[in-house]
Amino acid sequence: MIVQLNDSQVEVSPGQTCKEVLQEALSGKKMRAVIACKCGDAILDLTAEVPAETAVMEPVTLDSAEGQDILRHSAAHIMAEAVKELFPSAKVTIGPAIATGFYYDFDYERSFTPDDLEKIEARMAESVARDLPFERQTMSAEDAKKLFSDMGEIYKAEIIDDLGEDTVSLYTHGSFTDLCRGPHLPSTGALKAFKLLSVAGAYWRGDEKNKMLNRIYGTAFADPKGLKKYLTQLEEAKKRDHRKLGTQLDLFSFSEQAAPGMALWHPKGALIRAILEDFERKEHLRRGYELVQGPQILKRELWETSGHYDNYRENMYFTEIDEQAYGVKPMNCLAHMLIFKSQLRSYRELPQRYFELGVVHRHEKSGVLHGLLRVRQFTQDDAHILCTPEQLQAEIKGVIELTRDLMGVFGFDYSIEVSTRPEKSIGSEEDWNRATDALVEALKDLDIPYAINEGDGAFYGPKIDVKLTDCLGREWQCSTIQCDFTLPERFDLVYVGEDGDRHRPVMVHRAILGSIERFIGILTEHYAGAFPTWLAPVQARVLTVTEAHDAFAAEVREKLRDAGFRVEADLRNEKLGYKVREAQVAKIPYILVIGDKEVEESGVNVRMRNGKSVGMRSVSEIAEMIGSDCEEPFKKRGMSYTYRY
RNA sequence: GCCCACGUAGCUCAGUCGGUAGAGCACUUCCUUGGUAAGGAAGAGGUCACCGGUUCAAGUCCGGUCGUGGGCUCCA
Repeated sequence: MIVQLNDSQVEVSPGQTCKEVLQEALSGKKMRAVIACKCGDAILDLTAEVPAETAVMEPVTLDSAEGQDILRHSAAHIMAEAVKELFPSAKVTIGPAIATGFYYDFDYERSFTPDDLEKIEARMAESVARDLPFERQTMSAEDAKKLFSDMGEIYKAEIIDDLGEDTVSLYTHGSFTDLCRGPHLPSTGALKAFKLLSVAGAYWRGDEKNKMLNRIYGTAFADPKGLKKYLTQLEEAKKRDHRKLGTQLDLFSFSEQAAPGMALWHPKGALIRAILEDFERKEHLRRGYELVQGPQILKRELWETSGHYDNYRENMYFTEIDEQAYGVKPMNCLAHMLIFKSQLRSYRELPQRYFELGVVHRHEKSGVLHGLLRVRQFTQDDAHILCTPEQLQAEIKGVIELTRDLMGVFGFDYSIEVSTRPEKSIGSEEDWNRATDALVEALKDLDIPYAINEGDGAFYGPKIDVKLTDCLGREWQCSTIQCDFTLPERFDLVYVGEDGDRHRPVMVHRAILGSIERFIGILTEHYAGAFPTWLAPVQARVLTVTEAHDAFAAEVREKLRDAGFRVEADLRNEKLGYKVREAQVAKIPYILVIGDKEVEESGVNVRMRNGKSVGMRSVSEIAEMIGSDCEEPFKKRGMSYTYRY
């Protein structure tokens, strides 16, 4: 048969292996980097025979994405081999490649310790040094099940049952045989750069009803450089950890005496919040939203009507007063609907766009709390749009534009996913189609690329999720735009149409930053604590050389404060170098130094937080400099924003 | 919620074999008036998360509680 391979056609005779075909076609040097082969859609071992119906073949190299997955999956096997040799009673389960490396889950009588990891790693290195080939064999499911059962590998036997296949494949290297679909490296010697990272508990099959297994995480790269880069990036992420910076910069804290998962905002952190919130309010008002505010607790009956009491009770806080049960709101939509319902609405009044920086409480499981990124009390930049079906698309477009503009201000890249109707869902086919079309058409209209997540929508309507990419390349889900067919129904929301009849409005839930708390956590890591000038809690600090300059420093501070900037003065009896260091550690954008020369010339010496010196400037020049620095992120988007206190 | 680890001064951390607790930074006072990332000295600061147990004796060992951290989605 004739097969397309790279740019040429090659003749493949029956029974030939991938390796044989590739070896003929590629130079020796190129061939050394090849670890597997793509035949059509399937990725196969080099030792596999080229399948009969293959039309296209493509070598898979170690440095490709597929190659990396194979490398990591093979690393998981090599790790399992080491674990079985060191801890023979450990039972193996599964060990896949993941985005950042690989893991393998074991059932063992105790958990593995960091010491164990070192031993396992050393054992793996031995296996790599011996360069053992990975050998594939197939056998009937029945035989395989017996084989694994006899070895005491009950999990593998269970997997074979669940697979429901007649034949399964096994991979062996050295003393270790594992049930595995493959493909694998030709031999263990290709694993040049790997490291075991951590141990963790994980449920068998990810289900908390199942047994807790011991998971070992590791990572592997095609070459040591890649591994080193990854480990350096982990270090960098650690340095930027918002919890660490939150303490260092005195932004927020959590108190053991208060409540887990509920932040205490210190003055500087609270100021950042205030600026963000002020910015959002103005931006929403500018785009036709109205500010509303609902109560923090609402009668239980209302949560029964909404369905939250039945479906979400576990995550809600409740209280009782005067024999009336109340639920603390986990979302803001109920009050917004009551506001809509407070009068009979005409189609002329639609759309209604209600915006609220709503404080919500959600009782997240204790184990998932994580700094500001996962909390139990947070503030959503939440809005609900109630509109006619005809208006839906334009409204969605407006929300996407708002999202795009806001994210641009912070310098985030983002990707967008549209989730469509799941199997279990409510609402008519017509509603779903129209809403899904509205989402997709709005994105097309704005020329924004998106992916479709088939069947991943909420049961009550389709949605758009926006994932941010921060400067370390990490992804965060913040914005969400959801159509809802349930709540307008449950709360019997209506408007009077042009025809005089009553109609059901469409409801859109949406949040842009998501949670202010979480967003500040993400921003802190994104900027590594060096907030842009418009967000910096302290924009400038005036430093004196000696106390002879105090009076002029105070004057400069007052002048800049009068101009609306956030400025403080460091008049302490300390050396200039010490004050500069402190200001720089505090990541204050502008450091203003005043000594004899400055007093004499009535100017100020300007130093930026990156250490760059600007030189002598007048106070008005500095005000202008800080001002335009603040406006910079907005200009690009044709927006403007000035926070002055 | 579950598994594992951790919890010592405001912060970062040391504390050996069980014998009544230490450093650096920060803070206060004094000396120093010094030009762009840490000048010097002295002082103050602790119910070793909390509760219970073992012991002549517990920061240290054991149990429990609370809190924090790494995980619990990536499928043989």
